[in-house]
Amino acid sequence: MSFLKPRSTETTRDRLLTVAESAILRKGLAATTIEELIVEVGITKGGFFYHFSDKSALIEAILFRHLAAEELWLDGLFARAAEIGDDPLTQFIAFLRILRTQMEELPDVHPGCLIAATCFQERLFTQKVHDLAQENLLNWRRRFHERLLGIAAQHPPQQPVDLEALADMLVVLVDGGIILSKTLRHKEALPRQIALYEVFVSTVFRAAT
Amino acid sequence: MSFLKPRSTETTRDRLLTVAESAILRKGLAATTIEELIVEVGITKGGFFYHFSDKSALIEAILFRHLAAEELWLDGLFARAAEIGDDPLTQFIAFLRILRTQMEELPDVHPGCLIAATCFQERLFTQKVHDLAQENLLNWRRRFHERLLGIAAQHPPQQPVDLEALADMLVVLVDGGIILSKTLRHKEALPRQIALYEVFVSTVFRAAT
DNA sequence: TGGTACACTGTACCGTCGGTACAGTGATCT
DNA sequence: AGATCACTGTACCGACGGTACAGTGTACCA
Repeated sequence: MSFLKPRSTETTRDRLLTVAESAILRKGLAATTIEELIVEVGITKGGFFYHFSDKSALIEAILFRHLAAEELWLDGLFARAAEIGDDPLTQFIAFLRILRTQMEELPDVHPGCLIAATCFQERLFTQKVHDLAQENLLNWRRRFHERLLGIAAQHPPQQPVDLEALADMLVVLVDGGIILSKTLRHKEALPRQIALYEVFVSTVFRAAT
Repeated sequence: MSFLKPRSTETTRDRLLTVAESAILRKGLAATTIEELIVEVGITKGGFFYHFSDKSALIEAILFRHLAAEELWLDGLFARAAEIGDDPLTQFIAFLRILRTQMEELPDVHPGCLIAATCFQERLFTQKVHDLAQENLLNWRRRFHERLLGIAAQHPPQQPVDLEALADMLVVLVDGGIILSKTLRHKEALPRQIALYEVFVSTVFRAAT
């Protein structure tokens, strides 16, 4: 049961996950070989397959760990936004501003999105991987949708807008923005899309002055 | 110079491109083997490498042909939208409606986007492929940006909005929407994002009533 | 002190796939 | 008649994912 109580020092398994995650984001899955991972971590091939039955199991574990970390990160952003005030719209806009600032402060183009990467490599992954990706997107949808419903209760929308689609729109803009950023090699592309989303959400819920 | 004047019948090269494009969109590049392509087209391995020096050259050719076709398709949509009226905003909204309708009428989830797929497989492709992808996105940006500038000249924006970012937003929503659609296996996700873009563009340029 | 489980090492091997090399061949064009 | 095109067919190579399995040092436990 050692996997339930990992050592205080980072385990070999965790180091594998870390090294693999950054390599896959940087170069893609197919271009990331098991050989290079074990060299970097300093183990042998046998050691790798002791931890993961195959490459798919590695992806599963990376995705699983990533989703948990992302959850905590989102919680943190919302907590910081909650300090701004009580109004749900103000909080949500503050959240978007923090999110945008974080994207702006990235040293380079956003490294990429595991979800998006898996979605264009269908047959390379197990069903489990696709299920994790789907669960992740539904989680974002649910969280943002709830918040938008809370906002709408206090600020009736100026236009008839599908709030579930509006919730999806943020994750869509982030994923699409990453593609744009990476392809154009222009890191501002992503935060600019988040800025537009701020404007859109504001105009939907803010009464015209 | 035979590649400049292809036969009236579809050449083997074209059939390879067609078969490969659909396979890559369906399963991803890494999961698409040269072996299965030549079996489907009915040639031998030697025949494949007669046409393409390697897998990267195949991708380049697919992308090149795809971009030309997409250009024509976009022109067609704009031409149909131009029949609606003279006002640039009306035309643009009409264009978006046609685009959304086409996405709604797809028999299944959108098959995917070659640009997005290449962007998450950096090291697998030549610089040429990435350049083609970049050129494609810049082309969309330019075309939409021009139109938005034309709209803004007649309909001063209600909010201060970066029109270049707003131009990017459409392609971002389409790419992101494809990811969402594919991952959730829900074909409505993509047209719903285009519908939101229609609302956003309308509210930006349409004077509040 | 002995035993046991864990986390590997080391070696050997297999199948698939991308890619190379190159000689030959039938059809078509000039 | 000769040349070029669009392949075929065969043989081969290296990289990579993956298998199999015996051995080994270390930590913990009774």
